[in-house]
Parts: sequence; C-alpha cells; structure tokens
Amino acid sequence: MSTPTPGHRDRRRVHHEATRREILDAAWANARENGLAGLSLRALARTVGMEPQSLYTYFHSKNALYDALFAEAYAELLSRQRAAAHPDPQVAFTRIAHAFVHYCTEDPVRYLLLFQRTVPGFTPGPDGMRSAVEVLDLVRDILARLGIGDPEALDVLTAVLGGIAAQQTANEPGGRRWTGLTDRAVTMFLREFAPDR
Amino acid sequence: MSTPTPGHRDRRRVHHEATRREILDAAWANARENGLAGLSLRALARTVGMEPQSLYTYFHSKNALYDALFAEAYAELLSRQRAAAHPDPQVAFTRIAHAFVHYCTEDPVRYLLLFQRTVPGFTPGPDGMRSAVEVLDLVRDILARLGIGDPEALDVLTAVLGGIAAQQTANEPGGRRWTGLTDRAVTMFLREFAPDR
DNA sequence: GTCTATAATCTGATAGAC
DNA sequence: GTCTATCAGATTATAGAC
Repeated sequence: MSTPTPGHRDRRRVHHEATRREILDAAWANARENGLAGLSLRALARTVGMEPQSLYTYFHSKNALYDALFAEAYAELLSRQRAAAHPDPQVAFTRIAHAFVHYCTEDPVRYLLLFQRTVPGFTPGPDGMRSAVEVLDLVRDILARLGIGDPEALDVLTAVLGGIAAQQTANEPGGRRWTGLTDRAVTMFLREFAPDR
Repeated sequence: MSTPTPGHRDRRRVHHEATRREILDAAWANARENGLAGLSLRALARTVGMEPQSLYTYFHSKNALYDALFAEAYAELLSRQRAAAHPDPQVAFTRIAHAFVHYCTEDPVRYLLLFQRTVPGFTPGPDGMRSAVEVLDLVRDILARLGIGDPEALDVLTAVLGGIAAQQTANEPGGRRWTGLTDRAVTMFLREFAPDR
C-alpha cells in the first residue's frame, strides 16, 4: 500500500530534520561570507548539493529561513544564559554579562540578525520572540536578586552590554578592545544602580 | 575654440555639484525606504529623473556612492559636535552626549552606515575616515578637560552612547525609551571615571 | 523530495551615438 | 552629460514530471 508504516514515517522525519539542519548550518556560513542581507538561496543550495528550488521543501520562503535562524540563535543565547546561573547573584550577574557579550561578538552576523534591524523585509515570528522575552526575563530576575527593581536599570544594562558588543563587532571584529571592558562596565553599572554600597 | 571660458567652467561645475547633491539626497531617501543594502541604482535614477547609466557620470561605482554618503554623514556629525561646544566642560560633555545620541537615532539608516558594518563590500575611504577620527579627537579633548585621561574611558563612553542609540534604533525607532536615559548614563559614566567627587 | 524548466524581475556596469 | 542598447549575470519563486 502507499501508506507508509510508522517506521517509514520516522525515518523520513529524521532525514528531513537532518537536511534542514544541514541547510541552516550552510545558511549561517553563507551569511558570514556574504553578509546577512547578501545571503543567496542559489549559493546556499549549491553548498548543500541541491538545486535552489528544492530548498522550498524545507523553508517556504527566504523570510522563513531568516526566521528559523533568528529563533535558533535566540534559543541558543537563552541556554547560554541559563548555563551562566550561580547561587551568588553578584557572581551570576557578572557571568551573565560576560556570556552575553561573548555570545554577541563571537559571530557578528548573528549579532546583526538578533539585535539590529538590518534585513529589510524581515520581522521575527512568535518562536524567536518567545525566546527573546525569556532572555530578558532572566536578566530582570538577576537584577531583582541584586535588589535592583528600577526598570530603567534593565534598559541601561542592555544598552551598555549591547554597546560593547556593537563597538567590538564593528570596529575590531575578533579583538578584545571593548569586550575587555565588560568587568569595568559591570562595576560602573552596579555603582549607579545597586542599593547601599 | 573648444576651450570653454572660465565662466563656462564655473557654470558647469555648479550644475554638476547641484545634480550630485540631488542624487545624494535621493540616495538617502531610497536607503531609508528599502534598507541600506537594498539601495538600488535603478530606483535611485528613476527618482532623480535619469537613466540608471547616467549616474556613473557622478559616481563611478556603487561603492563610491556609499563612500560619499559616509563622508557627508560623518562631516555633519562633526559639525553638530562642534556646535555643542561650551566653555564649561561639564556642560559641553552633556551637550555632546545628547547631540551624538540624537544624531544617531534621528536616522537609523545613517546610524547603520556609520557605526555598523552592514553593507557587504563597503569600506569607507580616506575622506570619511578623517572626519571619523576628528569626531573621536573632539570627544577625547572634552574628556581631558574633565580630567579624564584614561583611554579606556573613551571606549566605554562610545559603547554606552552607541548602545543607547542602537537599542533605540532597533527596538523602538522614533521613541524615547533609551534616549531618555542619556543623562543617567552620563552621570553613571562620570561617577566611574571622573576624578575626585 | 528532488529534479528540469521557466517565469518575471532585478542587479551593477560598459560602449558608443549624439 | 545624457541617452539607447546591451551585457552578463543575479534574484526569489512556481509548475509539473518522476
């Protein structure tokens, strides 16, 4: 019969996922090479050994591909932030700050996709948005554990850490001139916003 | 004779400059509409009422056009920074900070061109670079007048102010959520870096 | 799921007439 | 300095055979 057994479906699904993974990896590589907006489905297909049209089996549009990249990048950031957890809030805060800056600067293209509106027609979908909100909630929690409830503090913090990442990425990719200032920025921030010191 | 009189040359030069100006203005508008990397010579030519090929009389390549945009944007930033001068260094510093943040956020595309490496093949030429260095020198001078000689201070400052602009531009273009924190960021910065207080 | 074929359109850039 | 004509590609996306 033409109805596949469950075994068939599983193997097919596994293969589908693997190919999808391969395409996403190649997409990151292509974007790093040619710029985020310069990502081309043709070149992408060639590196995975496919005809360009076959990509549409896995992503029904170029924006859907950007969307998948956005979502997986934010999910990865979230898991890095969680891995930076620590019982001492002060230590946790420093670790989170470093994890964030490191994550942003280790891949400039990923940074642009997540934090700069640089792809003309693209707006992230609900999956990516969810992770983005979770990342922010996590940071808010740490601040609360440090006795910092001021909502302005969170905005200043994202500006400072994002600014370090942005400067490093734009002016000296791969270097340490700005990322090396993270500890200093953290003390500066705490001196301004942490209570009683 | 075929040699034009000085009068001819002048009129021709004036007309050339005017057309060039018109093209640059249209280029900014086009970039704001379609994204910086999405700037198209065809569309640009159409809005100035020209055939696309005629643009090459004024800019010998697309990168040369980007270059001109970059240079004029940095020159404008420099003149704004100079306009923010003030005998009291403390006041001058605050004014410079606000001028910078305001300049960055009033045109997101211009911000991306100047401070984010977002156009794949583009590297700014010597004209733009000169203005960029001058802007930085001006800020360094103000810091020196505040008694801040630490070179790390300048890098932290560009990160903080650039970060405010980046967050505002990416997350709430046209709003005041981050730019409204400029004064607070300035005090935070001075508390960390200014001597004896 | 992958292919061929192709639509429909865009891209930056050059040569040469006027 | 502007035009016509054109090159030599690129782009995303769809239809339909196998």
